[in-house]
Amino acid sequence: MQTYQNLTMPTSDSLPQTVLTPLGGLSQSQVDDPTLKRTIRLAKNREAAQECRRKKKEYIKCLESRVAVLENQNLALIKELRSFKDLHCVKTG
DNA sequence: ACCTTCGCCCGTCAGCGGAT
DNA sequence: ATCCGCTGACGGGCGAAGGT
Repeated sequence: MQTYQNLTMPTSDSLPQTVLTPLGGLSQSQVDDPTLKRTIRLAKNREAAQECRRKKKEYIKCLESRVAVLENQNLALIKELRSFKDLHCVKTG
C-alpha cells in the first residue's frame, strides 16, 4: 500500500515513544500471554493510527498549498493569454 | 437553560500487502 | 504461513454554535 508518498511526508522523530519497549524486557511467558499480547497490539495500533492521521493531515496540507499555487499559475496564464489576444486584435483589427 | 447539529479527535477493528 | 505495519471505516466522546 503506502499511500501519501511523494509530496513531502516528514518523518516523526519528534513523536513521543510511549508505552512500549519493543518486547525487550519481556519473559517468554509474558510474550505468550494472550492478554498482554492484545494490550501490546492495541497500544501499537493506537500509535500507528495517530501517526497515520498526522501524515494524512500533512498530506492534505501539501495538496492544498499545491492547489493554491496551481490556481495562481492558472490566473497568470489566463491573464497572459488575454494580453496576447488583445495584441492580436490590435494588429488585425 | 436545554436540546440539536456539526466538526473534530480518538480508539478499535478489519483487511491488505510486504517482509521473514 | 505467519507476523507486522499502515490505513479505511466505524462508533463514541466532546466542545462550539445555533435554534427554541
